[in-house]
Amino acid sequence: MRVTREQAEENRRAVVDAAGKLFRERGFDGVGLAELMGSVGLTQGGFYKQFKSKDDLAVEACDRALEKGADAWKRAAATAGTNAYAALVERYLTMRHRARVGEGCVFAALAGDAARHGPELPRHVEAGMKTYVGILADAMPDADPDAALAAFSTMVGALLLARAVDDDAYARRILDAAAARLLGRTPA
Amino acid sequence: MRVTREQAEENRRAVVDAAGKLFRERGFDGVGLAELMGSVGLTQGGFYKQFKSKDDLAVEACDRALEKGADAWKRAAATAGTNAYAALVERYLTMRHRARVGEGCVFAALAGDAARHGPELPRHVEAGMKTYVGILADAMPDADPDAALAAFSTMVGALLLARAVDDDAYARRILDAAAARLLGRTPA
DNA sequence: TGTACATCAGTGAACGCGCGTTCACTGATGTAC
DNA sequence: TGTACATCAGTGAACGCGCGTTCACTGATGTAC
Repeated sequence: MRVTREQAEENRRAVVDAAGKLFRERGFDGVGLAELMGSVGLTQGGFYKQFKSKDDLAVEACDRALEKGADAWKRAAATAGTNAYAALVERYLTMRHRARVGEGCVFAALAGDAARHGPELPRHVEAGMKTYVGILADAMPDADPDAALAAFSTMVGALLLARAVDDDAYARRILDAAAARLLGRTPA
Repeated sequence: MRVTREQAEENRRAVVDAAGKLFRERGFDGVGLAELMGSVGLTQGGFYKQFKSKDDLAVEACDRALEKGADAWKRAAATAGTNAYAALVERYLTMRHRARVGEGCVFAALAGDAARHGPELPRHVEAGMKTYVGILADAMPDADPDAALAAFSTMVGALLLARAVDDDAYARRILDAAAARLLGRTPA
């Protein structure tokens, strides 16, 4: 049942993308290889023809998700022009982002898991984080890197906490309070 | 091998405390019941004489850890007097807190896990969070609840990110940037 | 271009392992008299 | 207070299960001539 090189590459990409989504939604330990491979129409045995181990995939899936997220940030910033900072903050601190864990911020979804794994994943997370903070700093009025670092912490913390509470109204309050603080506005 | 009621209660408390520490360090899925019970000198079979299930213990361990943490915050705030806000922020955003996951903030350690479990855990996390944010609001100059919410998001996010990166120097920068922002200071 | 053969992506069953949970049993504690 | 018995916290082996990983096999693809 050999497939073409192009098909094999596409399959591999599909697995990495599915892993990025499922790992964010349920954590590394919350997704089995059989389910993961099944979600892209393959069987679990084939996994090791493409990846060295599940940990290996975790790193690659994180990298890919970080890259895609960074591209989206860059696009959003470019589109918003001089309002880039507000656009990034407002886009991030929404109930929609809270609900879409699998397609959302890698840091809010996987930073906790990453901290518990070996040093490799944190190295990749760190590299990704510098990219995000750089984009945010460029979008900020005074472009202060440390201010961007603090703002990013606020965004990630607010999203993490909004997802960890049960009440939607309280979750919204967390997101709004963070946005108000970051944008210097009084929440409605 | 029956033990006294007092001994049984003490054993139960020891299990809950050990779970609070181990769950924070390695996540709910990262700790087995055999290891957990063994860490307090018992065998795994006895677990179900005290708890309905592992999920049940997760809730109880979170509650206990949240309670203990809130007490520590109250004490720290009371001791610091008029500098309570700065004391809480500075105490939280340290490399020591980054290293001591098992004894540290429940939100930074377990919010991600909590969000993935059923609705019960998030309800308890939410209640705990309101306590923490209340303490923080009381300690703040203007005592604005939403400002406290945003400040708390910054603290939790910064600690989470500091733990998810590999480089100690960068971790320190994250913590310092957050502290500078929250306390209106320029970092060193 | 056509043929013969090597390659290898994917299959599906199997592996050992550790997990959460159950259970028959133990024996000191707690209780009834 | 002393004795007889019920209780039940804790033991340790066992349960089924799903996990990550391995492997013999398949058969279409890729390659050599």
